Amino acid sequence: MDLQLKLNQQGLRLTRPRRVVMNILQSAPMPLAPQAIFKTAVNSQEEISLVSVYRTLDLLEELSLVRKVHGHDGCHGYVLASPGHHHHIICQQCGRAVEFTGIGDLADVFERIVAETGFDVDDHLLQLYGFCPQCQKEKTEK
Amino acid sequence: MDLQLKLNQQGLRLTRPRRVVMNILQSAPMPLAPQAIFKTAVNSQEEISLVSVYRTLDLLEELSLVRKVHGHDGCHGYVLASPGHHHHIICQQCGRAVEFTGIGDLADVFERIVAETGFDVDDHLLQLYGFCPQCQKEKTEK
DNA sequence: ATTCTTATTGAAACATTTTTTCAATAAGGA
DNA sequence: TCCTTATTGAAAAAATGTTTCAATAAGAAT
Ligand SMILES: [Mn+2]
Ligand SMILES: [Mn+2]
Ligand SMILES: [Zn+2]
Ligand SMILES: [Zn+2]
Repeated sequence: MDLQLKLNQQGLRLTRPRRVVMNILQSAPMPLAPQAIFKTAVNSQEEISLVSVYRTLDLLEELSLVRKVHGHDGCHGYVLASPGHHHHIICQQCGRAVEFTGIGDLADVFERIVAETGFDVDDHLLQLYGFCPQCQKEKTEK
Repeated sequence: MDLQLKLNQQGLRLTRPRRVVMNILQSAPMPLAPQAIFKTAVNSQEEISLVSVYRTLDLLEELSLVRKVHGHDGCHGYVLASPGHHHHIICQQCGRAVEFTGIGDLADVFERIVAETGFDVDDHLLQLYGFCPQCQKEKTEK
């Protein structure tokens, strides 16, 4: 659906900062932290304030248009998220993040955990870490 | 193994700050952020500086004695970790974190992802979110 | 017990990240 | 074009994390 529409339907407005953040995330293959998004904007002469980056990210996350990705270390960045439930596999070399979906297989696993812990499972976070095809190639070339 | 021994074997020393942090984590059922650990220490008259909390957490993580846990929101805390590979299931109500292990089942899933993405998978992060038995009970009682 | 080496601490200054406030602005329905 | 109000940005404040370095204390050696 159109972003403009999606926002307007909820009484929200499509503003320059929101467009800027969306554009930056769209052309970024890797998760970007708020600060990184801000610097990218400044570098490309896009007017935006850091405060707006934070606010916009909160909003876009609320709308499920972006998703938070946890680095191996703990700091997190944001990536564009296609609709629906999915996970990310992240390159430890270049940072590239690729979506993957469709793990019905996990349902069984969750069943077992529920049985074992008595928890009522609601949601989950699954991220894989490794090396993307390009970075693998570069490694062997050395 | 004994903490004292484990440290000394590597030329490291068992100090008061390290004992304090370990004790706090041992009696905490939920992940604690550095600041929370610091405040807990201060509240119980334990002398320690915030800097030492950070340094100690880095060290304990290095030694695989504690583990970083990602909150649903993005901020992370630390929990005591038993040796070996495992994951956490976290209560969205009270924060309690419980370990679980033994997901050989995931191996198949990973195989598929590797095939699909061309990534070389190295490591992964899996956390479940839900409600612990106690918090479920409290919910139905209302 | 005492001494000695040096790993470790804590205070302080610094750096970075995030949040709050509020008057000025501009998005978009009327 | 006008009007309402959602949204912005500047600025200040708050919160979080890091660096530095002289003083301290852990623990091995004597
Ligand atoms: Mn999933
Ligand atoms: Mn695992
Ligand atoms: Zn890569
Ligand atoms: Zn709970």
